[in-house]
Parts: sequence; structure tokens; C-alpha cells
Amino acid sequence: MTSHFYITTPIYYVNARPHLGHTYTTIAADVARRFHRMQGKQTFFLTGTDEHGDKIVKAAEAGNENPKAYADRISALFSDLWPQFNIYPDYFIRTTDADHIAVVQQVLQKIYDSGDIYFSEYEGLYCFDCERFFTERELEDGKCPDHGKPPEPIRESNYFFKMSRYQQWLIDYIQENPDFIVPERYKNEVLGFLREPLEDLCISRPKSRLTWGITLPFDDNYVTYVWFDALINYISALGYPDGKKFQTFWPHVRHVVAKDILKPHGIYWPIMLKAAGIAPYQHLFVHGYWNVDESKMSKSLGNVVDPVYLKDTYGVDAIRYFLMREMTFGLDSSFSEAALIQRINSDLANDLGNLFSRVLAMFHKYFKGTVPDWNPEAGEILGTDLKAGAKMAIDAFCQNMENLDFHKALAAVWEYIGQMNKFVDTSAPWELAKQEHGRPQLQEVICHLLEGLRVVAGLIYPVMPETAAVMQKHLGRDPEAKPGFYLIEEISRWGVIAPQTVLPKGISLFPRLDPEAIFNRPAQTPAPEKKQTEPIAPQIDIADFAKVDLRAARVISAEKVAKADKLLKLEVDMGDETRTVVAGIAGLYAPEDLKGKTVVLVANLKPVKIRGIRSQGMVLAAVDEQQGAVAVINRPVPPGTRLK
RNA sequence: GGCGAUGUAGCUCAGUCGGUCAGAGCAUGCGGCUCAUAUCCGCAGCGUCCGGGGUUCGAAUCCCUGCAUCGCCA
Repeated sequence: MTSHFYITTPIYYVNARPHLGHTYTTIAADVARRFHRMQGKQTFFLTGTDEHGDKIVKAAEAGNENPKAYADRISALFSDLWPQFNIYPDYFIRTTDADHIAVVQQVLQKIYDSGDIYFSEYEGLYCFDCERFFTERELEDGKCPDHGKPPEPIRESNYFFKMSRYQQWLIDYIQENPDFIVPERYKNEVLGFLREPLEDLCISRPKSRLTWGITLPFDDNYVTYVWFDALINYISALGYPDGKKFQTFWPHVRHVVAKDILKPHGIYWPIMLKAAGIAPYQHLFVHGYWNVDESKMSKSLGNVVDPVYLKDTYGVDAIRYFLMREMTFGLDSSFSEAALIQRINSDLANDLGNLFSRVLAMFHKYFKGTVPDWNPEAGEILGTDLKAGAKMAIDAFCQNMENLDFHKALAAVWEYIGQMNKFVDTSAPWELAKQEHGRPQLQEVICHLLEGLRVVAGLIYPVMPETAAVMQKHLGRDPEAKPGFYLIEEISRWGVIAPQTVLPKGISLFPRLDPEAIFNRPAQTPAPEKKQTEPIAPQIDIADFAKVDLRAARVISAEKVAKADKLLKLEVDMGDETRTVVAGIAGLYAPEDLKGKTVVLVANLKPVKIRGIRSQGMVLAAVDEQQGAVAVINRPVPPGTRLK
């Protein structure tokens, strides 16, 4: 097994905002990458955006932008989205990057020099309004379906890539490497294409028609046309041909794509690599579509398949889990909010969350939070062997993750969770606790359950990194410790939770959702061009929060601070004392607006001097660049009352 | 029009070489427990395995045919 793992998503075309499909592909790649990291491999994860072509020019013109500015804007929507899903690619490539362009030209030149690119004239039916050629059968009554007028025959010369020359090579290669394209149905589809003679691929557009592209190195009257430009990103991102990363990671690569781009990835790309003298990629993983069932959706908020809406409403881990659990990789799946809620409630809240909660609750009740002595080698206890169960779960999990069978990998983990829930029932710790002589067994039961939960926390890491960290922390493991996740090797050890370890109280990992409440939410006017909200800060527990002392404070007086547009100086009544606070809210409130209001003050914040005034605390306010409001307590409470 | 895939419980789907294969999860009903997020555990269903024909001692599983859905190609 190679110790290097390179995974890619397609580079997404910037003619549309990120949607559920992009999110699925990218999460799948991230999950696979995290899994391979757990095996101690060196990994590289690539995603990015595809930005050339006439569609981009048109979209930019529609908004009175130049193509680059438009591409910058849409590309940023993608690159900003991924961290919100805890996805951190090693590199985000853009086809407008200078070094990518240089590599594309280099590869084109190389293939041109070897004689696989030729220049040819052809005649076709061209619609000047669409700026594209049509085939006879695409026309309606001999007319362009969009513009209703007949296209004109024109002659045009272009460069062609001689794919036909490699057709037999590719057929043989696919047949000799059954894992080259998976699942099998897509391999068969590609072989189906290849039963017919391959047409050579037109890879250029004259600059008279299109300038937004990469100039051909051997003819600067032409730019290269889409696929040649886009596919090469997979090697240009590694610094082909001499980059260290290219040497390290090529060809240990897995391309993850949706089925709509099977042909370019299954046929053009391997042939391009072959023609350029580069080893073929290792695997192409092809997945299906998410069909969206609108009828099973909450209607209150415009587009429910907006990834940001989903994440904000249900949480990152829940969405990641759902997408990985619900889709059989390779097949289409239907997405509905009802199914999502169903999964969250039954798998996450009832099975996992409740197991975690009940085990930790009993642990604290019976052992006061300190791990007692226990014997990891005990094997079967009261008819159940959680150690053996863990091994089975880990083996099944790993095998399925390797094949990107995420749903099966997760099902294996949940089978183990089921075994533990059943074990709680059959061992009945509450009965053992009542009996004097039940104590030794009680220790074994609870500690084996804690250890089993540790295994689960490790296995769910690739899919639900945040939940994995929270669970680890509550099991006395440090999620911050390097490397920040479990190696499979460590997960597989049994007996890691040591006696005398003190564990924090359990928490509710996933609250149950009430579908009625969600579907009957009052309709909101769809937010116009909703801004992305700031990502939620890392989770804290109640003790962390308790460090912040918030108090109700009544504003006695307010005045503007001289020579500062934004600052107001406030005197506030805190009950036992009066404080002076400087707040950056002059743009939002006139001084007299605040007088008499009871605001929220961070009372134990270290005092600082602002504009020569000593500010003893901070007033809470919700603000961003454009607007804001101070948090005001809307019923009378005595000044100085603490908020919790 | 050509090629291919799929059609199994209310829903989503497993069913490798034809012989305990008629299954799982969710939803439904009933019972049990009380540690837990009204959670968990057990039991119970319900299915002409798309229709028809055939091969076979025996087919959801192979063959033919019809229907339906979907994909790719043209």
C-alpha cells in the first residue's frame, strides 16, 4: 500500500454558486482524505475553480463586470464555503493562475511537438447569437432553438487532438485495470463509448470568437478550449513537471467526480496524459446526483439546498453525516429535509447521542467521574464482547472507506453503537449498582462502554470531526494533541482509557429535532443575496462560558468621545458601583437614545485605556460592517444582575 | 432509433456462484426497562421479490417476452 494519497475534486465552473452537489463531492473528498491521514499517510487534497470560456464572459457582461472580476467573486464563494464545512484543501487552484496557465501551455506544446495535435478546417452550422455551432439534430425545424432563426454555415479552422490514436490503448488499459474507473457501471459506460470510433477533440477557439482563455503556445490567434485547460489542473497544482509534490503524489491520485463529467475524465484525461508521456491517474471515482424532493421541504426559506442554509440550520457534522450516510456512492439519491431530520433524530440523537449521554451519566453517577480499575482483556462480559465488536467494526469500516463506500462504513459503526445500546440493556448497570457484589462487574461494564465510545469517536472522525473531538474530550482524550485525530492504529488498541482518569460531565451531542416545528416555521421573506454569516467559533463547555461575567447595566449618561467618529463614552449603573465604558457604537446610536436603557456589560474584562479614557468593560452589540444594534434588556431588572 | 441499467415490505434499499433468501434500517402496532436526549431493548407484522412464459427436482436469482422508470449514445 502506498504511503501517499492524493485526492481531487473537479474544479468547479464559476457560472453558478456552490450548491449541494459541489458540497457532496468536496465533503466526500475531505472524508477520504481524513481517513487516509488516519492511516498515517501523507496526503494532498486539491479543489478549485474553472474560470475560462464564453459562458463566463457572458455572465460577467450581464453584471457589467470584467471576466476576471466576475471569476474572482464567484471563485471566492467556493473557497470561502469549504472551511465552513471543516474542509481544508491543501491547495485551491484557479485556471486563471499564472503558473497553471504556464503548465497548460507546456503540455500543449509537448503534445503538439509529438504530432498529436493537428490543424484542420471544417464547416458547421453556426448561430451568431448563441456563438456556437449546432448539429442538424439539435435544431428545431432547421432553426436555433433559442433564437428561432436558421444558423449559417461557416467555415472555421481549429486545432484538434488526435484522440483516436490512443483509443485501443485506453480500452486495453481499462480492461487490465478493473479499478481504474469505479463503480463498475461507469467503467462499462466508458467502454461503451469506446466501442464506437473516437472523434478527435477540438481543443481551440479562434480569438475572433473568444479571448477569455489560454493562448495556444504554437499559435497566438487561438485560445485553448475548456477541457484541455481544466483537466491539467490536476498536475499543474502539483508543480508539474519538476515540482517536489508532483514527484511525490503523482500518480497516486484519486479523482472524485459526478457522473456528468465522466467522459472528459474517463476518456480525454487518460489519453491526454498518455499523449504527454505522463503516467495515468490511479482511480476515477464517479458518483451520482442528489435529486431534490421539493415537496418534502420546509417552504419557509427560499432555497433549502443552499449549503449555507443547511449548515446554519442543522450543523456541519449533521450535514456531513447525512450526505455520506444516505447516498450509495455511484447511485443517485434523493435529498429532502424530512429525510435529513429523520437521520439526525434516529442515528445521531437517539442512537449515538443518547448512548454517549447514558453511559457518561452512569459513569458519573456510579464512579463520581473517576475511571475505576478495569480489565481490558476481560473479553466477554455478561454475554457481550465489546472488544471483539470494536475490531469487527474497525475492519468493516476501513475496508469500506477504502472503496469510498461511505454508507457501508458508517453502517458498520452504527451496528457497533447498536451492540453497545443493547449491552447497556442486558447488563443493566443500575441493577449491578444496587448489589454489593455487583461492583466489580459494574466497573467492567461501564469501562468497556467508555472504551467502545472511544473507538466510535475515532471512527466517526473523518465524517464528523467536530463531534469526534467533543467525544474525545469527554473521554479524557485531548483532541488538540498531535496529530489532532486518531490513527487507526491507536483506535484499534483496546484499553486506552486508564484507571484514575477524571472525565468531564457528558453532554447532549445532538438535540432531537421537532419536524413539526421546522416545517411550520413562520415564512420569512427570503433574505436578498444573503450574506455569509461568520463561522461559529470552536465549541466550549459551560465552564468556559462561566468565566465571562455578564451584567445588566443601566446607562446613566452617554456622550460622544472627542475626535472619534465611532466612540461613545457611557456611565453605567451596576448596582454597587458606577462604571465608565467606551463603546464603538456612535455610528448606530445618538447618545440620548441610550440613556436609561439597560444594556449587557462584560464586567470582568480587563480595563483598557481608549482615547485616554479608562474603559471598565464592554457593551455587547451585534454588529457587522453595515449595521448593528446594542443588546438591550427589555424588561426591568436591577442593575448589576448577572446574565447566564 | 441503438446500447445499458433498474423494477424486492408504507419509505430507502441488501440479496455474491440458482437450493433456510424472502432480508436490513426507518415508519407502524404491542410489550419491557428506567441509566439516558419521551431515549433504549424485545416482539409483531405486512411483500403474487413488475406482468407473462420457459429451463430445472428447485428461481427474486438463468433464458424469452411484455410493461414501467432511468442513464448513455445517436
